[in-house]
Amino acid sequence: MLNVNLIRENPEAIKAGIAKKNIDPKLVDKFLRLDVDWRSKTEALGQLNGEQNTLSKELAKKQSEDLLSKAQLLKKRISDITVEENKLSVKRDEALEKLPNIPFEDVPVGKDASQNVVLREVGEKPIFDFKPKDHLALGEALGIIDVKRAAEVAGARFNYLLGDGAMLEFALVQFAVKTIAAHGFTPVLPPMFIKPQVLHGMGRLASDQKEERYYLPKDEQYLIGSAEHTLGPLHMDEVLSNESLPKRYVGFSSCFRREAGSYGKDMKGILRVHQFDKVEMFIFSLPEKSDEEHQLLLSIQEELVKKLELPYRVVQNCTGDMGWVDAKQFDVETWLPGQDAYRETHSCSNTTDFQSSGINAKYKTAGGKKEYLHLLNATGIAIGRMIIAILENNQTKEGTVKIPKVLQEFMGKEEIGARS
RNA sequence: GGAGGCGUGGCCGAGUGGUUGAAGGCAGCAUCCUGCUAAGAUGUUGUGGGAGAAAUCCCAUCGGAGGUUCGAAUCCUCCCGCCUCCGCCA
Repeated sequence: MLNVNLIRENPEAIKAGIAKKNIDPKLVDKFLRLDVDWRSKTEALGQLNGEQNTLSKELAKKQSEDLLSKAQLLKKRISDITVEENKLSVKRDEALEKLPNIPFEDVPVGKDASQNVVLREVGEKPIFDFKPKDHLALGEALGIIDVKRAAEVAGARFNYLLGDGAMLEFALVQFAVKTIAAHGFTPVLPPMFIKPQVLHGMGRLASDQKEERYYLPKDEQYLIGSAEHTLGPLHMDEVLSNESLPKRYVGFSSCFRREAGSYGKDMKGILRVHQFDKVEMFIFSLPEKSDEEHQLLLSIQEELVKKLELPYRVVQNCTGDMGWVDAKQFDVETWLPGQDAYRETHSCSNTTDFQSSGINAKYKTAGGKKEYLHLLNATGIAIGRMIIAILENNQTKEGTVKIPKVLQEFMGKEEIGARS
């Protein structure tokens, strides 16, 4: 959630911030109006409660018909105002939920992804002396990806990984977790179910994100869309000691996404699916260090892709293409020859105090005050997309696929599909 | 899925309707005292919100949400979490 005090103190800055994210700044005024109304009710309630407390204390000393009837009347008034206060409180919360995190000053302003800023391109795009195949053609030919049977079993946008396809996933997970853990990240296997209240606190049910989540009504639980969703709440309602910061975690989980609104988009292969596995980095940081930690996350992402010997580029997302909870975001886009394009394989976000306020994760300042931490999340390896990149970039004329050197020790071979 | 128990401040732990925001202990902080990596005495110490320049005052808060009552940590309902036993299960 956005910091309410900040909105009250400097509404113009908030308006300017959300406008950059293509959100109507009038929503700020709407919130402030409700906030004023709500506060007046809260204050009135406080006063009436005080009167009631006084009356109760007198009644405790001696019973009196007069006082009793007075207290009963007061009780009725309090319950009436409480009803009003509750209604306003709900409306106020709804209004607050319509406000996304505001971007940092240094984030490039833009409408949509077309205005993202390319920071650098790294690595050589492969040049083929034959017509390269896309990952699905390769995967099917090698017998390591099967989307047809998956569709019959589970529906569209699911896949089987078989044989070396499955082995490739295990190799990528081990490589990624090992590499990331070396930077001081604690490996975590988090829950893949989450309570609505907690997911809400992470800001992941706000706006149209709700449509993206799988919900299990019988159990009143959501399936996570990323390990991020349950890594953040690892320190819910906690005040972390400064010596323990930054806390860095590397999680592994399946991710479940409805892909609502993307019907017909990226239908081929396994680029956009309802279920995939991902290694995810997550950091709890002091506010003044979060920019530094953000750069660390980005550098680790680049380290991973470089070690996999894949061509990629780094883009800084413009304000209009940033996530709801993000104050600053980078994407790593890996070159996919099958699409003849760079496609997003990694995302790297500083959410400042937007999520930490929702899950109440704090630290103590030098002055002893408790303040919200900054939370950061970043893709380690999105397995499916990285498999696509490896297949398409490393394919040979013979239809085999060379395994990146760093994965060979985990695969026990150098090539997929080679005749032995 | 069935049966039962429990959930109080940083920790331990009293408290079954009325000056209880909460005894007592530990820990923390401050002062005093004592010459020997320690002990003692006294005071002080939760969180959130609101008013105020401040001292201070008011409200809320005893897992969470409701309910009963003039009044609830204490009674009732639902939920969450932990523990024990049975069943099932990787």
